[in-house]
Amino acid sequence: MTGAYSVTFGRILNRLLSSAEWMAWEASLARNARDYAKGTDIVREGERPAALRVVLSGWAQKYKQLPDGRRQILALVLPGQPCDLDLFTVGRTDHSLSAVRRLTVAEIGRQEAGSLLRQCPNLAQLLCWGEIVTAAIQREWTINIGQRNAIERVAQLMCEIFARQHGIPVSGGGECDFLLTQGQLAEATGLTQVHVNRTVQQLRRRCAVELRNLRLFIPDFAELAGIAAFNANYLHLDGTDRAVERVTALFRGIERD
Amino acid sequence: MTGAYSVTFGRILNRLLSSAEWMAWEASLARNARDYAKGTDIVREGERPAALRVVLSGWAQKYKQLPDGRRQILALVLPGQPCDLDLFTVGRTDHSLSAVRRLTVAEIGRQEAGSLLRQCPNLAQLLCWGEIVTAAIQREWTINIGQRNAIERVAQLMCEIFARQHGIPVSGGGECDFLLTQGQLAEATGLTQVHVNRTVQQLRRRCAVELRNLRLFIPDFAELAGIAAFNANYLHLDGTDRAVERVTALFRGIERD
DNA sequence: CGCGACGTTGACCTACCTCAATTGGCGTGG
DNA sequence: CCACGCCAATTGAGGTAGGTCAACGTCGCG
Repeated sequence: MTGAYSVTFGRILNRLLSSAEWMAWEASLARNARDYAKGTDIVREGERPAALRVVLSGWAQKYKQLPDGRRQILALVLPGQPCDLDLFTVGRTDHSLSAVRRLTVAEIGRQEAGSLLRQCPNLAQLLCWGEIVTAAIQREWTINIGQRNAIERVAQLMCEIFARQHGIPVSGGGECDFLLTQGQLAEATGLTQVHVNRTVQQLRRRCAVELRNLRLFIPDFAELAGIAAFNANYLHLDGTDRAVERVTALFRGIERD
Repeated sequence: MTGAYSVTFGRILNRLLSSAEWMAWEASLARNARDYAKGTDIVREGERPAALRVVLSGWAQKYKQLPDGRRQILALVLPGQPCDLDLFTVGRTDHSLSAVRRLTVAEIGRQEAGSLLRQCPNLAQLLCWGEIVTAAIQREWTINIGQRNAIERVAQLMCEIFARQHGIPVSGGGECDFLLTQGQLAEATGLTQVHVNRTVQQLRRRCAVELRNLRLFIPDFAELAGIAAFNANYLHLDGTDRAVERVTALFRGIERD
């Protein structure tokens, strides 16, 4: 369950941690795995952070709610990704976290997280790197919701999810997991469930995507990317190699390049 | 010019850096000050980060643009705040940065930034803390644009700007700087300039705000906060005291509390 | 077989957009 | 001191993308 990260962050860790570090990390995740049913809250806004959480399988969603119930999905956490660094930063969490569908998460308590960080000297840097990329994604979601129309928004989100799972731009077509219902897709894009439905049909009619069995099929990625005006820069899919040394420079004051 | 931070981040640094550290920081800022005219680009999407930038006076705006020109303001950088940590994280910047109005920024090159970080052992942690709060603000902007209607959006943004300048919730009324034109306000909220105009008028008629001479007057903050359903949690205005030790725990693996 | 979760459809509505002037304040040059 | 030009705010009229409400269809599962 914890071994099969097909997703970027897990791969980065695998590549950039030493073998001993990787094993300690994996062991810690496995030891602390916990399941959540679809829609269950894992963290609620205002709570004190209690664990370092990493998604093992399934998707988690960060969301916020207005007092009257309007809800916005803010981010998706895919397998292999840490949910946040709240344990090491804030006094109280400013958003909620729940399960998109059946979900397995590792919940590493403060003690164990501390010893894990001591065992893996590069881990903290990689976690920071992950937060930086997450922030970049949040910016893209902001312009997505603020400026794009319905079809562009949905197309953009699909491109992102595809790219995050594959880790690199793909030529031609491909497929990937897609665990959101149309209702959740609506909450993520600031649209209505009804309108998302019509928009997805439109994308289907244009043969840009096909959605079936929790899988997203993209016959021609360039076509979909064109609809969305998708630009993968913000995912920083390259540059991960130098992530550790860059963040290290921040904390050690080393000059480079 | 660099001495008068009325804004949170500058105050935090002042409080949490030692006196010698603070002086080194201030000196570095003063030495690298640079002016920009209204609307000028400081950084363009896709460039390689070349400096650690800190706003000294005026406001900077992060923005992104779609190929056809639609533009979204993603964030505002107020005096005393660092613009980003791109110098220590990414290979290429994923958004642009420009001057809201006449602006003074310190631009600290890699060499000097490195030596500054070595002189101020807590600086890196504080910069990280700033990034975390910035990310939280980005999340709030996402739900603001995704779920709130026009009057709520504008009210929310005004509440945020007020709170960020005052650092603490205020009872009763107050005033603060407000350097955005209605057009920029529109780009920040995902609305139209015309509609922002009508919305601001509505707020004025309800005696919730008054905008004059680049100042925002709020007769009763609770009133405005009520319109926006504003909740200042996401600004993490408390918890700054423990910011350094928290982030330190991440990088040293120390367990606490 | 019946229930619950999702997806789909239709009819109608409205918040916000678009386009196109017009107004007002202010700095600058004559 | 006035005239001009620029920039931001304002106004009006008309249009539309997307929302709302209320069914209905479909599929999987207990």
